[in-house]
Amino acid sequence: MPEILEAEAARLVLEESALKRKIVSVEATDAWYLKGGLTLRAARAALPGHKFIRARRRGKQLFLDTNLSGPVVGLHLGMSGRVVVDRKAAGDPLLYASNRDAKEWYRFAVVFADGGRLALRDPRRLGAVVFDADEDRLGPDALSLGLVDLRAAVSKSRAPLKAVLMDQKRIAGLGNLLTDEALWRGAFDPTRPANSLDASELARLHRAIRTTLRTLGRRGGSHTGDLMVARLPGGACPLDGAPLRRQKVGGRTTYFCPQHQI
DNA sequence: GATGACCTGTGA
DNA sequence: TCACAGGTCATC
Repeated sequence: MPEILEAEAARLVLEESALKRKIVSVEATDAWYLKGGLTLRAARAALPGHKFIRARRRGKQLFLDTNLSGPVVGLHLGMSGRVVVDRKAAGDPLLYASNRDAKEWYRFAVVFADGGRLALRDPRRLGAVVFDADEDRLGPDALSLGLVDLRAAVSKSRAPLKAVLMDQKRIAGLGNLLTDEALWRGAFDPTRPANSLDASELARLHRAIRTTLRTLGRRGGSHTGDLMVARLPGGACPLDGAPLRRQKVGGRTTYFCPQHQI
């Protein structure tokens, strides 16, 4: 997604405008979008008559709790999804996703008794709606990540540091852009074995992650990092001007500075 | 763990 | 036409 910052923006919109409204119907023209065995029939049997009472998030995964022991509705935005409540879309426009507004991109919607609706718009269809998902498949949330959590996440693997940070069952929420930015700010080579960090490096990485999330959160999203402007073939490090390296790490395109990220 | 698959849109 | 995209999953 939309990484953790966009998911949090979506959660806020849900919290502010999707709670305590009676649900009257469910629209899911795209059966593909329902995952974990969920069917349109089941969703229509389970949701109408209920209200959402809480909007939660763990990493990039959103959860809506319902009253009267209804299901927990899980929403995932995939690579291009956005939450739209009534006419208001959550968060900033996505960089690599179109911000056009085609009818057929609306994959799922919950209609409220007042006539409003909560919808998911997702051109690429990589998002998902799931009921009662196993939330513990995700690691600790990156926005409240403690140093102890970070140590536990990285200390047991010699996989590339970046791959470990992006592994959602170890730490939930860090995606490609945020991870590159945090490693750049903390001056870490993304390909370093995760378990090679000593105590002071772990503390430095922890600070870098926190600073990255706080700063980019204030600026308005995962795409507002300092490294972002140089994220193109031939880009130069905004810190020291060295040519950035572009390389696949953990299966994702990675930009880093071979000069200061060691 | 690395790889390719999933799906669609965009821009070169 | 091709490569690429802020994510995740199955599979080797």
